[in-house]
Amino acid sequence: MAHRGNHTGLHVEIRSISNDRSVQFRAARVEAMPPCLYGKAMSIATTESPWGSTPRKHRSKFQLKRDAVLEAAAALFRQRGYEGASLNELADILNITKPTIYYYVESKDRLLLDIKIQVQEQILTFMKATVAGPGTALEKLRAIMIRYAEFMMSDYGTCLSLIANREIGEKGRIEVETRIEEANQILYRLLDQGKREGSMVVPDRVVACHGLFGSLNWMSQWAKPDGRLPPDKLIPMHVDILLSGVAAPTARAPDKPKRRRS
Amino acid sequence: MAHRGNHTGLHVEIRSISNDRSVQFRAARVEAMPPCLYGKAMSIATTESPWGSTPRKHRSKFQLKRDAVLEAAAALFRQRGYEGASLNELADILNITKPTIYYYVESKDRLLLDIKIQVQEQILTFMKATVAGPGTALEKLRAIMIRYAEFMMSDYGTCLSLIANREIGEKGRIEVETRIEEANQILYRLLDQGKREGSMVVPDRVVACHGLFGSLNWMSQWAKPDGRLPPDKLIPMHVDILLSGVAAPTARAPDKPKRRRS
DNA sequence: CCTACCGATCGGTAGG
DNA sequence: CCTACCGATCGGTAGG
Repeated sequence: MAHRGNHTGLHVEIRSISNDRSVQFRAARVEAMPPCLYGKAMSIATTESPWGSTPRKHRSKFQLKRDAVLEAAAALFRQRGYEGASLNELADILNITKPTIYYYVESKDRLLLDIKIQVQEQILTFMKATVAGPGTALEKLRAIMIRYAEFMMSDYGTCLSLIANREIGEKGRIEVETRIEEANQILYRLLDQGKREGSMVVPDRVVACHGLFGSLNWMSQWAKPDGRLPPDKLIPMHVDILLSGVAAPTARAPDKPKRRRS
Repeated sequence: MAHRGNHTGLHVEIRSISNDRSVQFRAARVEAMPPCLYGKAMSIATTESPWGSTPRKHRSKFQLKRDAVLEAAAALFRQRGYEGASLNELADILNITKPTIYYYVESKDRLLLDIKIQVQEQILTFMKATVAGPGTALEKLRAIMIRYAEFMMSDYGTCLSLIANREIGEKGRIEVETRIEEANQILYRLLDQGKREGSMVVPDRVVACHGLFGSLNWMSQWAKPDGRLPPDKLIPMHVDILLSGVAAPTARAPDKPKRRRS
């Protein structure tokens, strides 16, 4: 059984789809006017096609629309919560009807799951790249936390902490929790390394990991992108408070090990 | 408009009602056999009664049962989430029917709200007493965080962070957020005092406050009372990691102000 | 034989 | 404190 506490997030790049999601689907509706031809092309595209470039273009159109569904869903989940968000409202936002959503996603549960997995994959990629790169363990941890916090202020990232994994189905929960466990292992190794290097003081890596990233998971509850502090000031400040604490150095220096070389 | 992020929790003392909540209501059911009389007595009890000691006994019985409803509801909310918990299931747990719940609470929203407010009041009381007592600001903050974390591992405390305040009604949300704001002001003053004393380093009191207590709010997502570390070991460890950070002292000492006397 | 949908409605269940 | 229900709306799916 994987850990329940998660500290896995994923940044979502600003999509080129435009903020007015309805445009996407209004266009689609017009294109669908000649159903047979349009339909034919799509069919070829979604299966392996021996023909030239046109099918690929159509396939990407499906992907673009699917992405628009995920994006709008993430924003709605953030606003209303998972249970509070209805597929009818999501459909309204997208200027389509509810059954159309089911053309792009298999269920509401899966919709959330797809969002979560996408974010998790992105953060995992960043974590692996960062760990493999240069710097002390502390510097790497800081970079990961900052990136993680950035995710947590996006609609996609919010979905990670918005809904307990228990609320997704059994199969999907495992998919999510496997990635959480993978991320945790990376972070545990990083904390161990920091301890060996002397760049960190870690009494317990599990508690430290959950303590630090738990605070980042909670960020979406209070940090607004348009708040008093802009995200690029708020995030490093928040991360550094977590890394350094608020206790004055003198208050704890005596009983702290300076460094231990391996 | 009050802050959305909250760091307000409340400890719930172990109630004497016993863990087998059904006992409470099985007894009640027998008493209810003559519905009119029982109902009448209850009715008298809940309003101001000019009579002797009997009504008081009834009143306390009503309160005990009401408390049992809140307690079972808190546990169920923790297990299923607010939306995921149905009042029928709650009734089954208590060996009563759904309408009976409405005898003790006015609505599902209000049920959650009553739990939240009760916890908030308890933590606020503790915070005020601690602030008024002896010790440095850092010591006081630590005591508050530990007590707060204890709450966060209880069923009642979990309800504070389980559901966004948006999901309660407008009127109730204000009741909750007013207390959050009150708690925040106490914490801000404590952080300011720590800064003046030199016992703390606080670049921004709002970020520090949310950062520290956000991590405690998240605790209920991963810390289990029966986990690897018992709560009395886990909680101080977690709090100290937040207060002192994980960065080795040498890594940040240079640019840190030692103390500033007022 | 496919796609991209639509209008209408399914069985269940929520809070009250 | 129960039986018997209500208005509404949920996620999901039918045929065309």
